[in-house]
Amino acid sequence: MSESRFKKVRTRIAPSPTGNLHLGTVRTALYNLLFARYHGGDFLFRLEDTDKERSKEEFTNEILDGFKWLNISWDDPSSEDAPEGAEMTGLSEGHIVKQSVREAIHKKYITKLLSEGKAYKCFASKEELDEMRAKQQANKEIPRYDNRSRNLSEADQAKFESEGKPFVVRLNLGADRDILWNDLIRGEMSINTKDLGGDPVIQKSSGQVLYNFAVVVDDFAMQISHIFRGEDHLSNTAKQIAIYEALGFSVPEFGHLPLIFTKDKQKLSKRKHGDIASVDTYKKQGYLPEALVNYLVGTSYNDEELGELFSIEEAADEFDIEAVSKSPAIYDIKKLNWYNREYISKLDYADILNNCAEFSKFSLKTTDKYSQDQIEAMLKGIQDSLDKFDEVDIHIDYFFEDFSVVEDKILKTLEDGKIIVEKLLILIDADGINFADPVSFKNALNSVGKILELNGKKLFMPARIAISGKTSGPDIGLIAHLLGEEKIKERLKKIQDKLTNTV
RNA sequence: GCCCCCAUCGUCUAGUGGCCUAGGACAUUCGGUUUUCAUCCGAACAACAGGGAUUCGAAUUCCCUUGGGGGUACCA
Repeated sequence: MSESRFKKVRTRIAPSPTGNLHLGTVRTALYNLLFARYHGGDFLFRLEDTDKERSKEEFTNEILDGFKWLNISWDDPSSEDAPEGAEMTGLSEGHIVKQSVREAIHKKYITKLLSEGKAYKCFASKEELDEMRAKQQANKEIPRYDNRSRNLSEADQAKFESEGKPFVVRLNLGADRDILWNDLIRGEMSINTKDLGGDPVIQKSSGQVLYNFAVVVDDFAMQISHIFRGEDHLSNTAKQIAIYEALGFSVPEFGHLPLIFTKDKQKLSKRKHGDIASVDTYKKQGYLPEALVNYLVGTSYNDEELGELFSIEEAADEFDIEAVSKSPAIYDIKKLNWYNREYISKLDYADILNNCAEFSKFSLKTTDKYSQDQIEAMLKGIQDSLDKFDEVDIHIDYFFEDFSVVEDKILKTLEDGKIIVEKLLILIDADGINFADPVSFKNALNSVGKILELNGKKLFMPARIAISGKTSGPDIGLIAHLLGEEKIKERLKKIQDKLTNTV
């Protein structure tokens, strides 16, 4: 990396509490975190809550909860070697910088730019600007602010001010020029100021400063050295560099990450794609945070040493921001599910129990239907077939509830195996099966198979369906062992009755 | 419209001029294990968008075309 004007690597994530925690935000946070950790620097958190209309406390909480769940934490932003003018206020509990608390500081810099002539007041009304744009479009020109107030006469300015006419503050971009930066992910970048849509507003008529301005002032105060964000910020970066320069601040390094798309090749967004963009959805469905993190990082970052499965810590040891892909990643829930299954299969039993209990309606930890040893055998039996924990009950419901077979296909299998059910019942009545032994039922089934000259699927599938109602599950001996003699007998009889009545 | 970005299997990607008849993972299909299913294991399928240029040699460099995306606010 090039020699930095910053004493320490500092990155940040700066979400705004105007919606749920978005997968893209998490991925951006992750790359910033990884970069900071790799370079032994800090990773900070700032809440961009200046839009009072749209910011909501519930979103703040959801975002914070989400990061906590994902095990993503940030460092203390206070610093002893802050440059002059880098006032650091807006700190709240948990090392969070709240942008809204920093209004006075933002204003101070507006005043500074105004007094230095690097920014100016624009009194043009909304109607006036709409008219201007309409005219431009009619003339087939590119609609943009024409910098009409850049050189307002002192007399006019004084007049408007005395009238109390509302105004916005705009940054004077000066003569057209290329704004250049060396993007850490994309290489040399160049955007001309003439394509920025005219001198940008930095303070609204309400007195509120705008995003692009607040970001620069706050990133300076937080001494952010590297900014990694989505490529949808590309033109913001050009504006922000102009603001950095006007303010006389050192410009940080930038890197623009590819976006996450859905199959329709559109930016993954809550509006278009609903809940799949929200972290909370995954939490509620029983995904493991480690799996989600691994998937998200892996979408645009690969490393041969790391392989497919890695933790944040492992990735931080190797992380190379320049290896991040430039092209968008298409969101693939099947791959996420694979990651989740991998992580689930590696879990200790205590974690399996906790997660299953959280998502199951069968009170797994307190049930009196089964001992905890039996619950353990049951859950270990299905551990490898879970994609996510909210599926737990469809794998274990037959241990707790009776079922009725209605599907034609399954019914057919059962009819073909009617004789097996009968023989099994006879064996049970003759005390030929020891249910305390997990292999006894299986052995009995085998002996039935020998008598009937049946084996494989023809033998096992009807038996499996008759006692569990399902075509898949753990070892059939284990199922019978857990269910016990009474229940097995009851279910076999019920099936037998049903088959007798329908045939 | 204008500006900017991107372009290898269906998907995520490896690949920075010869090691590429392009490697891995997910998905899919087919086998094997499991006397069943799931799991697991093995295999197969499958891509350098198109056209020029540079070069002894191009997936890799350059240009054009095409396609896709992002931005273009007194939102963040």
